[in-house]
Amino acid sequence: MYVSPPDEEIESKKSVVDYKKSVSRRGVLAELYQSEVSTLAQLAKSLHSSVPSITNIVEELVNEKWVSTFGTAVGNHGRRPVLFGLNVQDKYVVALDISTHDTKVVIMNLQREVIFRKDIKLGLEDNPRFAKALLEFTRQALEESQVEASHFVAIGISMPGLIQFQTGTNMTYRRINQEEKPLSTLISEEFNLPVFVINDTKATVLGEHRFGLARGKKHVLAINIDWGVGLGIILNGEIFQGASGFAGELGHIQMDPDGELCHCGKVGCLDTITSARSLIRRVQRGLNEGRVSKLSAYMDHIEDIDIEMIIEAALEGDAFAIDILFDVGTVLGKGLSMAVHLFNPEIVIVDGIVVKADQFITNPIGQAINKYCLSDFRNDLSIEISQLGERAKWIGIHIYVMDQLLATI
Amino acid sequence: MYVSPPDEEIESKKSVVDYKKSVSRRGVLAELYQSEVSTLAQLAKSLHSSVPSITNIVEELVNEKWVSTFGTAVGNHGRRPVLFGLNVQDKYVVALDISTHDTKVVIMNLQREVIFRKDIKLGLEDNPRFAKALLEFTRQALEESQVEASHFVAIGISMPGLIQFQTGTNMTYRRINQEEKPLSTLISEEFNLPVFVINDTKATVLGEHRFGLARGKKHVLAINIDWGVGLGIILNGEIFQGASGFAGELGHIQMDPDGELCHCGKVGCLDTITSARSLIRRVQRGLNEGRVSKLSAYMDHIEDIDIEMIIEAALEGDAFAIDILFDVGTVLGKGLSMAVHLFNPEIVIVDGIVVKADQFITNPIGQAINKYCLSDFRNDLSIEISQLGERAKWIGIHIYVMDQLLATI
DNA sequence: ATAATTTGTTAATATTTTTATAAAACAAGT
DNA sequence: ACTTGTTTTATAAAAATATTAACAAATTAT
Repeated sequence: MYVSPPDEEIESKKSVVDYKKSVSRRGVLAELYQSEVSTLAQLAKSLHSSVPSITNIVEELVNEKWVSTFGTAVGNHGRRPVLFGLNVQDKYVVALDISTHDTKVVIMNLQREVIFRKDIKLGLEDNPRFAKALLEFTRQALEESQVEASHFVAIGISMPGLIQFQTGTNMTYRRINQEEKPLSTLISEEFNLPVFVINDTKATVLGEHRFGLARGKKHVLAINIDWGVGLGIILNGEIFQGASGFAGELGHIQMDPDGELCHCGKVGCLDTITSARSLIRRVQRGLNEGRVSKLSAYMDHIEDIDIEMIIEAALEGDAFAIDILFDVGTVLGKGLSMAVHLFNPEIVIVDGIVVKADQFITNPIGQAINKYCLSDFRNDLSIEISQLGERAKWIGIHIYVMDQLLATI
Repeated sequence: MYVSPPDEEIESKKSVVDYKKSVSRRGVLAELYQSEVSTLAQLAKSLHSSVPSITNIVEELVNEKWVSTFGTAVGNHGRRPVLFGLNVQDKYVVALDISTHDTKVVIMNLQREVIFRKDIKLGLEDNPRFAKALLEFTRQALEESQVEASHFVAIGISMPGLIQFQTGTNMTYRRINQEEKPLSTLISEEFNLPVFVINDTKATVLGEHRFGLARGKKHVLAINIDWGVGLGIILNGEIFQGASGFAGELGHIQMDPDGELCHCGKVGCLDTITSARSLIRRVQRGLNEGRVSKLSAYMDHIEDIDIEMIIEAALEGDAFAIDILFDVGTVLGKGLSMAVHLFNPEIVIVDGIVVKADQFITNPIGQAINKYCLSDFRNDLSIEISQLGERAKWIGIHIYVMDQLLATI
């Protein structure tokens, strides 16, 4: 099993020179990961060092096969600088994108390009069988990918739930852990690779911030509307986890004191109104009550109605579906405006299945924000729909994995 | 008028050596401000430098009169180290603590000890006269203090409202600015001192974090219950401002869709239920409706009832007052649990006038948090009543001023 | 009193930055 | 088309700075 080094002890024993060098090395690697390629001069500037020092460090990293040259830049004016970037040869990250209705195994190279993908019919369930099944499916997928086992550098897992970021254990789905071993340990031991677990919405906001619409912004919220509602938070340019890793739990704040009982045991949670599951339930109820709608066509197999059908109906102009989406958007917008008042972000990104509904969901959200937010908060705020889509999450997993990995070098 | 240097330009022109030196100097000063006194060895360790380097820097700062020696430490084992600290001689910070019902001029030395204090009957009002009056009162107070004008190093102002932290302008009280000059510029020009403005609740949480109950904690919320409700936020050990400085605006999230109209124009804001003003209004209404209470004694001059009387009645066991406080605490706790879900803090500190009500306000808050928060959030969370009291805010102003000031050295 | 421990300072060593210079690329004018 | 001047990068040598190691001074424990 892979054991991460007890860096605290090591750090404190290091000499001052070693410490500074280690900081510089990490800085170079982080910069190269973010900017794809860079010149010695650029690196020197952003790391506040001289060019000869950076030349030294980069040379060392080239010798250690972490960095390699990527030709020369063109166009400028003077002599063309040599470009350096992370050595992407034979290094792959495995992302396990777990949701409550399916799981995707995605293999990416160091440039975050997807080189293999397999969707498996395995939804997250709170029982020990899940971990076994996941392990088996993952093994199969990796074999199928034909990538040599030694070329994998780490496994990143994203899933819904409250994930304690220090240990990587999911507190919402406690029973997926086997024999007192958290899921991450189990997988780490099986594949002999470092494993990092991150909440799905946090992964999404990471992707959007570093390589999506929120690039360069300091304070970002990403709301993920899927089988549940989650909020990913970037503050001061970094992912915000909170004390235990639970920050951004928007789904279980009370929106309706007289609302439904939530699976969490509380009443009227945002989740009970806006999650895909309750959306479907509301449509079913409406149809049973005789609402006129295109969706009435599914009356004889009403339990098969899914979120895509509802969105499709709305896009085709179905009033009932549009109403339902409007209601959901309004409540979401109200919840979001609480977060806007507390975080004062520059940009809010809407993500998840419902983005397919486009304006039918963004309009009511925008309207609700106008209604419930003070104008000072709205003035500097833009609300955008994700352009990266599901890739945002995978890229986010990749970023999280690499951030952790490069921090140990 | 004092003009702050355009540091961005300077920084970029600086050589690498100068930049690094400047970082070290600021590090030493910040460390000395926080820890009162420190040894060369301690400074070297926390700044990741060698002792001779730190000796150099400290020597320089001593020559420039920023730092001075504070005798030697005692007790340890070997040779006694020389203690260094900020040179506190003849350096005073003026804090203007502005609230909606009065204003306090507080003069502190660099060790944050109050050496002069004057309360003036000037409540924050949204009109240009306020700035004039504040200026006049401040001038009087500073004269009265007998401190030599040249010994003031900066003025810090705390007040309620949405304060744009980049410019120091208060967006909630826009009319206090004179002739297109923000209040801070006005005061800066009058006294020829740098002026820094911070929201009152943010000042409070700064004080609590660096020198109060939240010392050493990473993620802290401080809720200030006064003439309005505000939330001060420390994240990753630093004050969190948000994109424009408005973060933590808890008072204007909607708690009751059928509630009262708020002065902000929206309906059912937390403020309309929990602020001292509405608390008093509810007591008056109750008395008029004939509720039995010790407060009935004030029936003939009902408009003079203030928050202290209500709290006193509760402490004496008056059921009506206790009920009112319980209701308020419950709503506050509910609002607070939203913030807890979003920020996942380690500690929540309760501050403001109502802390005098002690358990009559903390009990319902705690109960509401139990009711509305998921257990995972509550487990690592402690809720405490401020011990610094009003001093937290002044200390917070001092910290804010010194942080800004030392950053320019 | 002696050993052990920690600090402060000096000198030697190591590292980094700066300066200087050569090399490479481009633009423009003859 | 070719030379000249400008701009930028890369590297080597010189200068500056920081770290380490060594040792003396100061203090406490035994």
